[in-house]
This record gives sequence, C-alpha cells and structure tokens, in this order.
Amino acid sequence: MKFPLARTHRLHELRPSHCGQRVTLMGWVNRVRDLGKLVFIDLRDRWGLTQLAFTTDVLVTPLAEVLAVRDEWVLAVQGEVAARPQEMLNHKLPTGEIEVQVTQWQVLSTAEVLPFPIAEGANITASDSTRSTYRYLDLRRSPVKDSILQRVKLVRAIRNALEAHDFLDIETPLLYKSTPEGAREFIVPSRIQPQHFYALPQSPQLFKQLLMVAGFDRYYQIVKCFRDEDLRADRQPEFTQVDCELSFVDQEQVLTIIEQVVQLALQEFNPDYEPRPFARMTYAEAMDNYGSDKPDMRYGLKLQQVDTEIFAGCGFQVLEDVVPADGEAIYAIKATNCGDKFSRRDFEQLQEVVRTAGGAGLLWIKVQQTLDDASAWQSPLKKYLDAARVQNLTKLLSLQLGDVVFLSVGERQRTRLALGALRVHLAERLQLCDDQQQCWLWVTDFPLFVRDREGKLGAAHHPFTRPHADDVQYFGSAPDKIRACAHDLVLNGVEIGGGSLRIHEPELQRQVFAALQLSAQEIDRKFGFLLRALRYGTPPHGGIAIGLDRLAMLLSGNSSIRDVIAFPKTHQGTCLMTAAPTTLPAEVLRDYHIKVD
RNA sequence: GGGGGCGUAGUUAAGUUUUGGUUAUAACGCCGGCCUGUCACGCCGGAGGCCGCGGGUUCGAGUCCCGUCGUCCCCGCCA
Repeated sequence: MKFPLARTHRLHELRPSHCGQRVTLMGWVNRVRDLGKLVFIDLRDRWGLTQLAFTTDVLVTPLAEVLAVRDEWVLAVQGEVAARPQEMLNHKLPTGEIEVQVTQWQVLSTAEVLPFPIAEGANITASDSTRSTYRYLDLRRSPVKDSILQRVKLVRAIRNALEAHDFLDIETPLLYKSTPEGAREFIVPSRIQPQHFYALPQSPQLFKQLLMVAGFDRYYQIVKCFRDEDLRADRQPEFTQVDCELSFVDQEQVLTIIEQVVQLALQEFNPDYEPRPFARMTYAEAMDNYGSDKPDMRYGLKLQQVDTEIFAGCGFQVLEDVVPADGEAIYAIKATNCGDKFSRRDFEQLQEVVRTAGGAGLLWIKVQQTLDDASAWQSPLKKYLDAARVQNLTKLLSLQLGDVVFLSVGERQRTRLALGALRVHLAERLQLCDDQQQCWLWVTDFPLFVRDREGKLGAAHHPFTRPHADDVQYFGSAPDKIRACAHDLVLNGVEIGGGSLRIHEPELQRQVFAALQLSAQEIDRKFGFLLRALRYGTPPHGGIAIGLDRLAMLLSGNSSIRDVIAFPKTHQGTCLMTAAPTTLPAEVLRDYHIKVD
C-alpha cells in the first residue's frame, strides 16, 4: 500500500480539535499492544507520541500484517483522527485524548531485535559500554535525547545573547601550530610537508587575540578544542568552548558584559530563571574561606583558621608543633547540628577523603552533652582540651550542642585544599545542595604564576594573561606575589569558564616569557608571530572561554559531560561505536612519512 | 604513570567470601498461541549461556591463584 510520503503532523500535536481530519504520520514504533482483533501502536518522533489504532473495521490491509511489526520499525500511516472514549483517555500523554484510526500504512524500515529497550517508560538501562556501542539507539531514549535537546536550546540561547551584544562569529583554524606549553596536544602529520606536524588547538587563544589586533572587536566562536590528557567524568579529549574576546575594555567591563550575556542566555534557556548579580570573590578569599578556587556557594561549611595559641602547650603533639612562621596553620570546619550523622567509622572515611586530597590528617570533635566540659565530647582530642581551651574553641567557632568540628593541620595551602575537598564531601553527605539553586560566582585576582614541584615558575592561566598593574614591580623580586587580571566563572562549585585581560604590549609580553625562563630563541620560534602582531597597534583586550559541555551538563541535571555530547569518547579516549582510533596500513603511514615499530 | 569498582542469556542483575560439587537463577526483551479498548496491556507455552579472554591449582572452577583485555570512578596530569 503506497501513498505520498508527506507528514501532515508531528507526533505531539494532534488534539480533539483535529478529530475527523485525515492525517499522514511517520515515526518509530515505540510499543505494540496486540489485543487480538485490535492492535495499538504508539508511534514516536522527536516531538512526542501518538497512539495508532488498527482494526479490521477501517483498515484496508489484512490485520495479520500489522502483527508482524516490531519495536523501532519506521512506519508511515494514514488515517483519521478520532476522539477516544471518555474512559479511555490517557492523561499522561499530551495527545492522550485522541488516536489515529489507521486506514493504510507502510513500512519504511524494519529493525532488528534491540540491544536494550528504547520505549518511553522503559526502566532498564544498559551499561555504559553497551549504550556507547549503540549510541544512535541510546540517543532515541528519552532522558538522553532530552539532554541533547537541552544542549541545543542552550547553544541557541547563548548564540542569540552574543549576537544581541554585537559579538561576531569568526572561525579560526583547527590545523594549528604546536605550542607545547600547556596541555599535551593532538598532533596531525602533514603529507605535503614531510616530517612537519600541525597540532589541534587546546583553545583558539592566540587567534582570538590576533582578531583583536585585526580590529574585530567582540568576537565569539562556539568551537571544538582538543587536549590529549587523561579523561574524567567532566573531561573529554575534544570539547566545546564558547570563546569570547573584547577590545577596549578593562576587567570590570569584561565581567559586566559577559555577565549580561550569560544572564540573557539563561533567561532564554529557562524563562523561570530570575537574574541576580553574580557573586564576586578574590582568589585569596576563596582559598581562605572555602579551600577552593571554585567554591560552591550553595552551602556554608566555611573554613576557619584557628589561632595556634589555643593549643599551645596542650600536650597533643600534632597541634602543638604547628609553626606559623614556616607557613603552617590550623584550619577548622564546623558542621552544625549533625553529630548524630557521624559514627567513628564515618570519621575514618572522612580522614581518607582529607588524605586523598593531600591533607596530613583529620581531627574531629563531636560536641555533645555539655558545652563546658570536653570530657563528655567525642574526640581524639578530648583529654587535651582543658576548660580554657574549650571556652576559646566554643567562642571562636560559636559552638552549639550537636555540632561537629573538623580540624586539619599542616602547610597552609595544602591544608586549605584538603579541607576544601572535605567541605564538598560533607555537603554531599549531609545533602546541603539544592539541585534547583544556581549560585554563580566570579573569582578574580588569581596569581599570575604557580610553581611546579621543582619550584619552577609556570603560568597559572596562560602566558598571555595580563599582570595586575600594581604588581608589575615584583617581576624581578617576588614573582609569586604578582596577581593576574584573570577571572573564573563558577557555577555551583564547577569551573564553567576562565579568562583574563591579555597583554597588549610586546615588551610586557617579553617580560612574562622571560620570567617563565623561555630563551630569546624559544620566544621567537614559538611566539614570534604574536610579538610581531602586538607591535602593529593592539587595543587593550580581554575575554573568556566558557566550557559549553560542563554548563550544559549542569543545566540539564547530568553528572557526566558524556550525557550532553552526542557522540562522546570512552574513559580511554576510544569510540566504541566506530572503534576509533585505529592503526593505519603501512602504505598510508609511508605517505605521511611516519615509521612505526 | 598509580589506585579502586565492575565484567554471568539480547539487556539488567542474583549466584563468587563464611562454603569449589547434580541440570547456573530471575526480571525485562525475544519466539509461538489466545484475546476489540490497551497505553509498562493481560493470560498460556517455548527458546536462549565459551559465566570477558588465556593460563594455573584441583577428581572437579562462574566460584580459588596468576596474567591479560574491556569499561567506569579517582589521584597524577588538564599552560
């Protein structure tokens, strides 16, 4: 039975008002319900479901042929929209008040038995590897499909917001030059230039700066970036950034304009979103109060430094031995009224959390029975806490009965980071995070440099980041003190974006390269093109790159960025569907001048 | 580079220790039959297994040991 293949409606839109209309529908078989002389098929497309009814009363073909139809076949049907009897309405379905009584139909495509159920409402999910192998089927499933659709909506909203603010979408090359300063790169051999290699960009950083030199004030690009590093739940070898750059701006303007763009995009993405100014915090404040450069502001559990005087002479070695002059400190986190939620074994687990995060160890105090007498408390410290110390601690931390105090001791930065990790762990454990809440935060004034384990200076962000004008004086004497005009955008404890003002003076840029101990030849070979460009009239400029995958992940309520990428890689960087990467035949490698053992 | 979890019908899991032992269990799916108001339809019947792979211990291994592969999570790494 053949009829013209032109859909009259999508599968979410038929209503009682369409009753009596002759319609042509197409889609996948979501489910077949065979009642003998009556067969129902739910037909599905990306918009929704519509129930088809097949009966001998109106069907012009044998009903037996319908019984051969299986899940996920692709059908085209013609029929009449009919109201369902009052007691047969399905209120779970937007189209649940009607059905289509099929007169003729055709099979557009059959499907083999599926590796996992796809139908709406199917509650068994296959393993990640099975789903990845059949990603195109997984994408038909509602939660997965919805996440991708949310991402599509987000991208559209971001693009609209950027366009509304006069940003220009300009593409930059993917075949780029190797600049092995930061992450490891993906390398692309050149066939035409023997033994020469392109690299795939870790970000379009230098090209967007060159676009500013070129005069394209307000550039953006929603662009793939590549890093050949090990993967995580929130890290893929190729990922997408919303890359932005503006000219003739100071840092305040960058933050203001980007914040406006993000707010505008969020409002289009979710009309219920109520814009509130993003919080601001310096890196120093973030580290000191939260032990993190990307604090989750949805809950408290702030870090508090404890004066070493309180424990002087207490008899407990670990606390007595702290030497502030050597950069050591005691930090505490108070968890309010949750003593009953922690057993001795729980504390041991938490100790492990702190150690994994690089902390030296963890001490705890369960404040119970009385506020005045530590002998009633539960703590490895209790016999070292005399009345005066109890009083000091109670006052410092405003202790109440039922509170739990966590203490960690050691080198300042390590200890803060370890307690920062504990803070995140505690919040999850005590369920302090409201999934509906969005806490946006700008973190500013990062250090310009960080030292690696050998003490060698490296760029904290990247070497094109502008140093704070007040701190340039420290270049020769104390480079660790130099703050950068850098900013990170944080949402609920996740780094969503990072950016900075850039250096637009060749001499200052040279100074930074020199501080990073690049020789004059290296500077010239790697970044000569940049220094040359900066000499030809470069406006002050700055920008940001926003991690689209992570943002889409958070806004769609997922916990892995794989959920918002149509075809993600596995944890090992492979593709189970296509089996990439592969080896290559010797003759191909020869063309590319590559020898393999 | 290091640590950990998992791997059993098409799929998801139970069984793996304390205890190695007859025919490896269930649900969903699949196949066949019945049913004109279902919508996770129902009822009856059936098929389906290299227990990831290789080696070892043992009379005997899904179960114990060694190795290996795959996948997930974490640390390192991610200027």
